[in-house]
This record gives sequence, structure tokens and C-alpha cells, in this order.
Amino acid sequence: MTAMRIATLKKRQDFLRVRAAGRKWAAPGLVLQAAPAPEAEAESGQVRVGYTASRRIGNAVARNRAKRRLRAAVAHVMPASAQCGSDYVVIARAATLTRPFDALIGDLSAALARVGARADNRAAEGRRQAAADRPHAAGPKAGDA
RNA sequence: CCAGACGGCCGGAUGGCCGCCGUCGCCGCCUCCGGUGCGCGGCGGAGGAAAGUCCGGGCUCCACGGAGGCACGGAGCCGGGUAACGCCCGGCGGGGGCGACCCCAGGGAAAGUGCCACAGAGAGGAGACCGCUCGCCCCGGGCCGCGAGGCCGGUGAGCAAGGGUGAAAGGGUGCGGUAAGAGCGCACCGCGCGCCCGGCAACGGGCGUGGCACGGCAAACCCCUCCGGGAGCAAGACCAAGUAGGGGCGGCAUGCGGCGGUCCCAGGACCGCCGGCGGGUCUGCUUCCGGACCUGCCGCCCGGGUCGGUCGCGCGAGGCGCCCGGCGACGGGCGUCCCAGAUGAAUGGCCAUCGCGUGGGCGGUCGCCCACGGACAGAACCCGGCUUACAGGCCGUCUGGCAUC
RNA sequence: GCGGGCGUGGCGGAAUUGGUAGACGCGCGUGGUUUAGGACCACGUGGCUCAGGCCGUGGGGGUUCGAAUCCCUUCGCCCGCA
Repeated sequence: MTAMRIATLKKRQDFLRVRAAGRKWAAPGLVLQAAPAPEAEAESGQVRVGYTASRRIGNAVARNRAKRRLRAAVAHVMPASAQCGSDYVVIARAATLTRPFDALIGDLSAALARVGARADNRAAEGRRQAAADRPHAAGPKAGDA
């Protein structure tokens, strides 16, 4: 499998932009938001993911643990089914801590499909090939859904 | 065996696969100081409270240092420990418990001010409601009684024992004393004062004396003694990039000396530079001394910039072991070890075995099987304390009770 | 990191000089009015016992004769500055 790099969103501005894009799906164990990456940031073979755990989740231990479980789920699911050039924000819910890990993975897969940025990594593969020929071209635009 | 008191400790273990952060080495790539990898390997990787942020410090900046006054905040029995503390240790005093032991912001109320609601006669150099005692009521105040006298009422004095109010009523209990009473007198207790003894001290003990004066509240104002400059690692320093130390309004001051230049009727005007006499600033306010900085200062408003990286950043009042001093907190010496360093923030996902607890089942008491559970909680500059949270478990010392020998 | 504020019946909010806790409004309950409902009117309304009383101002402790008020500690919520 071609390796897909997963980077982390770190700026508050990025979180606000992804939320404003409006593509959102809530599963029992998590909430997923998605938006196309800005052109300046888009890079082939990369998705960027941010994690959010508010104080509603619990104390610092609970919040950190929720983000770790989400990171583990993302590492398990994203390389196969995420769309390159997209930014995602994964938000922890109260059930994130107690839900069985298999169910959490199912939640993330379903949310990816519903949010529309799923795909067809096979089609994306072709585009990436073309992009590789033009090294400084912008990444895939979120066009063809 | 049961109940309890105090002190100390642990905070599941081992392994496999895939991942995370730091560091070292190798390899690949690049714009080859260095950076980077969707490469490999070795090593290290949260706590007893990392928490709350209630105290005390280190460190950094505000140039800084010294002396005094005012204000503000804090501490408050004595001695010791400590870098320091509001912490700790050992004592003292008071209170609680049969006891082991536990609790206490525990200076000053004769420096002053203030408060003590309601109730009550009186709430602070007090007071007389019900009362107690004595005298008088004129040729007998009224009633009862043969009478001595008794009861009631009025009035003038004395008293504060008893009743009653209250959280608190101006020492307590008892005896004497008295018309009735009163520290009026006496004994004991309490309190004040003086002397002596023990103790570094807080304080304790004894003797004498006073005759009660000194009600409570200072977590009311306050007085006394002691302590405290402010801000905080988003401190602060450097690199890169970049901008405009720009503009407006108001108030105060727009002085002095020297040099140079320009102008004009040798006297001034204007500009520039220097000095820093004068002026201003120096972290709560203020005075003084030294020192530093500025040359217009202060206040308000408009406009521009801020987003990246490196350092600070972990050898420290450090951990562990042994010995010595000390009742102890702790101190000293020797040996040994290096032990997190992130910045949307590192420990996760899956699984196995063992161990612990609870429940159920099986078999003649010790095992086997199954299911469930495993707390409080995550370093963010560092350290010393305090406080709070916490499943389960271990060790030691002591107290009271029951049973047996 | 630094600083400040709040917590009172079911709800919003008084009482803050220490002196009877729950004023006032909303809501709720009962009764009246109406064919019925609304509106309106009257009464009641923290809990336990119901004789007297006891407990109640987020929790715990202290000072005081007496604490919603003062002090300490703790929990929760909110706000400001860098």
C-alpha cells in the first residue's frame, strides 16, 4: 500500500475553518468534521487531522485519553479510506472513553463515508500519479464528488 | 478474639504485535554549518498527591544601593529546626476522652472608642418589680381575738439573702454575725499584688498580703511586637522576517552657559551642536544621601506592527545506602547513582499468563471452574511545605474489653 | 500564571450595621366564580414531628450569648488581565 502521511492540525484558525465548512457527521463515539485543505497547505499523499476534547469529557486524564483513542482509531482507518488533501477534525464525545475500540473504528469509517470525503483512493491514486509529474502543482481539489 | 489510637509504606507484575516523545549511532535525501525521512537499531519516558494554587524560597526583568516617616497587607504562648515559612519538632497553658491519644488564631480589655438585640427593676463604677427588717399612723388606720398578740393597708428609713429576667446581674460554698443584711468577720476555692525557689523561656511551686477593685467581645475599630519593593518562564535573552520610534488634541514649562552658521542699524533674532547649572524620571506614597538615565514632560485619542524558530530547560536546598551527634524536627561525614523534558502538548490499541478483591457453582475445607471489578488522577521553570481526592493492601507500636492458661 | 465575584424554598430574587431567615414576584395546591377553560378573587405553600419542638442560607469546622452575615478550609459556577 502506498503510505499516506497523517499530519496534525495545530492552529485554532484551522479548527475554525473546518467547522465553518459545515460537513459534519455525528456517530455514537465521535463527531467528524471535514473540509478541503487550503491550496497553500495541500500536499500530495497527506491528510491533516485535528483532535478536540472539551471539558465536558472530564478532567485532564480523561481528555488526554480520549484524544489517544481517537488517534489510534485514525491511524487504523484513515490510511485506507480518507481522502488526500482533506482536513478533518475529530471531536470526542462522552462515549469515546467507554465504547469498545472495534465500535469506535466502525463509527469513524461510517462517519468518513457519510461526510462525503470518502473515496475512492483508487481514483485518487491516478490523480496523484499525474500530480507527481508536475511536482509543484497544487494537490487534488475537492471537485469531483 | 472484638473495639480503638498513633506512625510508616505500596499504589499490580511479566511478555508479544502495531504505534508515540526525547536522546545516541548508522543509512538515504536536500539548498550538506545544518535540516529532513510516510528508514533501522540501542537507551530513557509521569505522581503520592504531578491536583487545588493557600504559604515560603530560588531564578529573571523592572539600572541600582542606603537611611527615615506614612499607608497597606500578613504573622502572634515559649524554645529549637530550616535557605525560608503561616511548615516541622520538643515543651507550656486550656479543653475533651475510662484510656492509648486528640483538639485549640493561645499577645493586650487598669491607652482609648464602640457593641451587648429581646426579656428584665437594673447590661457596667448598675439597680429595687415581687420581697426581707425596723419605726410611725396623733384622743386606736381597718379586721380578728377576752387578752398577750396576729393579719392587712399607708408612710419614713435600712437591706439585697431569696424569687423572677437573661448568654451574662459587680467573686463562689459554708459557718459566724445582724433588726434584716452585707467580705462585716473567719475557713477553703478563685482573683489581684509582693517576695522566694525551680526552669534558657512559656510557665510551675511555695509563703505572705489585699478584701473583690479587674463582666464579655479585639475572627469590632484599635494598641504593641515582628515580617513584607513590584511583576512573573506568556519572566527574560537571541536569531529570522518586517514596520512608520508616524499623526492629532489639551495642560504645564518653553529658562542658563559655550561654540559655529545665517540675517540685519555692533545689539538682538533664528538654526545646529556641546555642557547638564536648572528641570524631570528611577515601580505604594513621601523626605534625605549616593548613583543612573532623559533634554521638553504629562494625559487622552487615531494609525501601523505582533502569529516563525532557538535558548531559558534540568547536577538539584537531588535520590539511595552506611556511620556519627541529637528525645526529636534535623545536622555532619563517607560511598554510590544520573533519573521525563513536551508545546493542539509524549504511555495508546489488541492479546496472553500470573497475582488481588467480590459474587456464583463444584467437590468431605483446601483447591478447581466461570463472570465481573481494579481507585484518585497526567509533569509544563524548579524546589520546601500545607490542604484536598483516593479501589485495595502491607508493616510496626500502643490502649480498653472479653475468653483461656 | 495573576486577580476578582457569586452560591438563600420548585424558579427569579430580598434580608449583608451580627439580633424572629425566607420580603416581593412567578409557579404550584385548595376553594369560589363559569356549561367548561382562561382571566379574576380568597387562603395556603422549606423539611421532620405535629403537643411543644428539632433541622434548614453549597459542604465541614471555628469565634460569639447569638452567624445567611465574621474567620479558616473545601466544592461548584462565572468574569477580567497577560
